Amino acid sequence: MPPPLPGTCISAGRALPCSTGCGRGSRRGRSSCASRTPIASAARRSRCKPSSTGCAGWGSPGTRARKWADRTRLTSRRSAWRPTRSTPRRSSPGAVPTGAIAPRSSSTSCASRRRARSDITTQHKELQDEVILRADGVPLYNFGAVVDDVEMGITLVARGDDHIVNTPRQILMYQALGYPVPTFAHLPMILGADKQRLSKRHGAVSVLQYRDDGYLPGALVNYLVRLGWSHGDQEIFSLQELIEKFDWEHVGDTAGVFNPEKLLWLNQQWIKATPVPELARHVAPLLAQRGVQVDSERLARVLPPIVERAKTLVDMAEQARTFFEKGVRFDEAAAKKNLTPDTRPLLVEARDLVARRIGEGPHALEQAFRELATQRGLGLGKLAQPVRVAVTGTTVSPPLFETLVLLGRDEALARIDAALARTGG
RNA sequence: GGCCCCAUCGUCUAGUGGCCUAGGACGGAGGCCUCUCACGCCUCAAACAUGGGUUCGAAUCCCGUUGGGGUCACCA
Repeated sequence: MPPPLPGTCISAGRALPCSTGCGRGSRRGRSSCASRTPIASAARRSRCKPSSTGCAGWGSPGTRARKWADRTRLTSRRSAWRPTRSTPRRSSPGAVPTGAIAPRSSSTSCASRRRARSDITTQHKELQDEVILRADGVPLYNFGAVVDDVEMGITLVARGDDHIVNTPRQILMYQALGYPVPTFAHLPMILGADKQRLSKRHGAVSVLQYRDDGYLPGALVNYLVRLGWSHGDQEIFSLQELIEKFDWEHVGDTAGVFNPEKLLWLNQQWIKATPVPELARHVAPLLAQRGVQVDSERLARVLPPIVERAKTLVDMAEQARTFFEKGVRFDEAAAKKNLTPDTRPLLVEARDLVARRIGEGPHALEQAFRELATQRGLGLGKLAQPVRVAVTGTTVSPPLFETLVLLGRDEALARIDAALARTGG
């Protein structure tokens, strides 16, 4: 075994200088003294990162943990270790025995999730001495986390399954420091499509990416919560419902694979259930990003027919922009098929109809188109499709007559004229 | 490898001993609706890893096996 690096550590067993073996090989024995921490309520673990904002007044976790180490005399003695050229000059404490904080012969239990009642017991002989400060005085994660949480008065620590092994170490630190041990709960992890765990170090995407991709915040939360928790057959939850209904009793045991398709579907459901003015607030910035400035009132009128055929806010922005722009870019294939000498007479008649009847609203316009189609012995589709291409440039759009009305008389006629110019007649 | 966690349709899951010839949702296939595309509606395919126990009865409880995952840092 390589000689342990100098640093400050606490012994998981009896008091032993960690520079001489980190407590390995000392007595072991049977058991008891398991502390149990039943899971009580729902809350997500939150932690301020040193670099993050919003921690004003707390100081950095690093600084605080270091102070604590001093205050609790965890760094009080010097060992035989001496700095070498390769170690930073500031590093001074060296290895220090800290006194036994838990007999090696016992075990520590923490509650996992699982019906809120299964405990995981760790034999202390499985634990290594815990280094809490690096040789240069920088506190390490498990110690920093405990100090941080004590200072913030955290009572429930809920995190991924991958933290299970950290839990007994942290419980021991709370006990050594004389602070009440919070409730610990562990949630199943989230796996990527490759079934590998999703983490900030593998495969994860910034949540902001989902915003940019047009997902409603509530939809993302809804999806993520359902991944690992369930409430009967219900799939769609408002944030309020989530708060009211979430319970540890129904948190699952198995890691879940992140399924983008289902997120997409859920986002669509959320879009359909979100009031138009609110959707407009989300879509406006996306349109602005595309160089389209809109007024919210008009946007709110344009959105309803789009809601039904959008899975994301980005879809909505893309579909909405045509209502704010002059003219249209024709999809060549669509134009080639629908704007032909054959359809020209139809388009001319349709133009006339639009010019005369558009002020009567979509229903009257549709009625007029149906009558015209019947007179020509055609189905409505034969007449509507060329007009759709003329007015939107594509074969896919919201209902034609609503589209025409939303466009307004001038713009609709201008687009039909532009299309007519392409029919080669 | 040690320790720990986990195991129902492709995926998310319901299921807490009889209500299960296993239910819902996403995705897939087919159909209806229809001015296009969607939405919506209907139908279909699709799962209890495996071997033992316990029990009148097991997807559910116990043990083993197999498989997957986590963790074994002066990273977080």
